[in-house]
Amino acid sequence: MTDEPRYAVEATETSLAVLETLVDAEGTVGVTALADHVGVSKSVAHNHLSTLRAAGYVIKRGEQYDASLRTLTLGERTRAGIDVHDAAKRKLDNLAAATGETTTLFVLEEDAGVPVYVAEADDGWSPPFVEGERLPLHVNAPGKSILSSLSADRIDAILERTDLIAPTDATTTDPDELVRELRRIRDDGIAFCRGEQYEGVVGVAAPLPEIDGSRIAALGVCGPVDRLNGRYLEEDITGQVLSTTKSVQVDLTAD
Amino acid sequence: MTDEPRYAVEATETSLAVLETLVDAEGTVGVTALADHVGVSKSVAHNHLSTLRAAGYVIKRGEQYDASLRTLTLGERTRAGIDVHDAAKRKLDNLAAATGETTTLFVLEEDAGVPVYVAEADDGWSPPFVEGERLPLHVNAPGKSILSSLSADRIDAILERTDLIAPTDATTTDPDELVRELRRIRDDGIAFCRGEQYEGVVGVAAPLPEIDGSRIAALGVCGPVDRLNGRYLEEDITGQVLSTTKSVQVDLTAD
DNA sequence: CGAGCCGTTCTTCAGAGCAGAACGGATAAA
DNA sequence: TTTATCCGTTCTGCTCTGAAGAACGGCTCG
Repeated sequence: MTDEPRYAVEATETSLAVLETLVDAEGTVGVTALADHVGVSKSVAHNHLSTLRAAGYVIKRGEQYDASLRTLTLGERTRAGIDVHDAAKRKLDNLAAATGETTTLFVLEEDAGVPVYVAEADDGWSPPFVEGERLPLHVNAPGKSILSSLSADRIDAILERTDLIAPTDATTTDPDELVRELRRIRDDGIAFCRGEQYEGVVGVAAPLPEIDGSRIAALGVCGPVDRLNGRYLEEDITGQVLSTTKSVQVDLTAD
Repeated sequence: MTDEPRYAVEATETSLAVLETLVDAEGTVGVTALADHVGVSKSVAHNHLSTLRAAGYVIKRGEQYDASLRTLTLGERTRAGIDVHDAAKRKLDNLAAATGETTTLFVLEEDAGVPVYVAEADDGWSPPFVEGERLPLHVNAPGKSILSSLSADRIDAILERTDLIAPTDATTTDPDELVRELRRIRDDGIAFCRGEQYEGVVGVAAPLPEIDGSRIAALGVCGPVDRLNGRYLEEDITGQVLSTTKSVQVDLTAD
C-alpha cells in the first residue's frame, strides 16, 4: 500500500506540499511564510512557486501567492472519466430534491470509499465530505455497501490491510462482527449506518456493482437521525434509494 | 504574464506532465506509453509515477497507472475558499431548474473568465465548459459582464494583454467596438452573447462586482438559440438572471 | 521453446536544485 | 528625514538528486 518509492522525486514532493499549502490556506500566502510551512529555504519555495505559476496552478496577487482555479480542472477531468458519475449525477440531484436530504455517490479506490458526488440537502447541511477524500469503508453506509458487494476473499484482504478505526462509539471495530453485518447487507441489498462516522448522522446506501469496466460504487442518502428514522427511513427512504440505484444500473447497462 | 521562471524546477514540470497525461487518458496507462508521451525515459516516468502514487494522486491498477480521485480534493478545497461560489451555488441550481437551461458562475482570474460552477440544463446538454478552465473574457456573456464591471484602465490593460481570438464569425475582435459594447453592458447591467463562442449558443449574464474581498464574478444562463430568443430571452430570462444576481449580492453583503 | 514486451531495478555521472548570502524596494519607527 | 526591518527576488557555489540507459525477470504469443 504505502511502500515508499525506491527512487522518489523529492522536488515533486516539495511542489505538491507547496500546492497543498496554498490550496488549504485562506487567502494568499507570502514566500517566507510558505517556505517556513513547507520547511524549505525561501529561494526554493520561490522556485517552486514560479514553476507552478508557469504551469498555471498558482497565481500571484500582488506579492502574494494563491492556488489558481486550474486545480479544479484536474479533478473535473478525472471525474469526467467516471461513467458511474455521469449516469448517477442527475438522479442523485432528483433524489436529494425528493427527500430533502444529502445524497452521495461513493466509489471504491484503493481499499477506501471516495465520495465522487455529493448533492446537498435542502437546508444546505451535509456531512463534511470532501469529494475525492478517501474514507474508511467500514464507517458509513455506502462504504459497507461497497464492501458487501465484493467477494469474500477480497473483503478479507481489505479488512486485513485496513485499520478499523472508530470515529464514534457506534463504529463496528470487530472484523468478525463486520463480516456478519456485511453478509446481512448483501442479502438485503441495502446498508444502514447509524452514527458510525458522525454522531447523530444516519445513512442508507445500496451497492452499484461493477458493470463492464465501470467502478464499484454505492449510492446513498444521509441526514440527521431526528429526521431519518423509523418506518420513514426503513421503508420510504430505503425504497427510493433502491429504485434510484436500479435505474442507474439500467442506464449503465444500456450504454 | 508568461514570463518564464528564472530557476524552474524541471522535475515538477515533468510530474505535472505525467499527472495531466493520466488525467486526460481514458482508462489506465502503462509506463512505456506514458514515458513516450511525456518525452522522458522509462525509468524517469516510473520514478515520477511512484512519487505521485505515494502522494496519493496516482493509483496503480495491476501494472497500469491512472490518476486517482484525490485530484478532486485539490479543486474542491480551492472551490471551498471562494465565497461567491458558496453564496451562488444553490441559487444557480434553482435558476437552472426554473429555466430548464444551463446556468453558470464565472470568476475573474488572470485576465480570463473561469467557470467555477455549472448547473446543467434539463436535457443534460451544456456548452463544453470545464470548471477551472480559463476562457477569454470577450467571447461569452459572463466574461463581458466581468469586463464591463472593471475600471476603464483595467479594461484597457486586459485588452492590451489579450489576443482577441474569434471562435466564430460572430465574435467581436475589434477592441474599440468591444469597449463600446462594454459601455452598453455597464449601463444596462446585463450582457448578451449570441453565438460568439459556440455557434447557435446564446447567453445572458449579469456582473457580480467585488464585495469586500470576494472575487469579481458573473452569473449567467446559456442555451441553444432556438429556445432562447425574442422577448422570452430579453425579458423573462434576463429578469430572472438579474433577480438571482441581486439575491446573491444581498447574501454576500450580509455575511 | 524462444523472441519480444513491459514494468521494475541498478548504476553511473552531469547538472539540477538546494541553502545561504546579497540585493533592492517598501514600509515602519526614530 | 533618516534608519532599521522585512519581504520578495536574484545570485552563487557545492552536493547529491534525478536523469539516461542498460540489465533483470515475468509474462504472453508465435
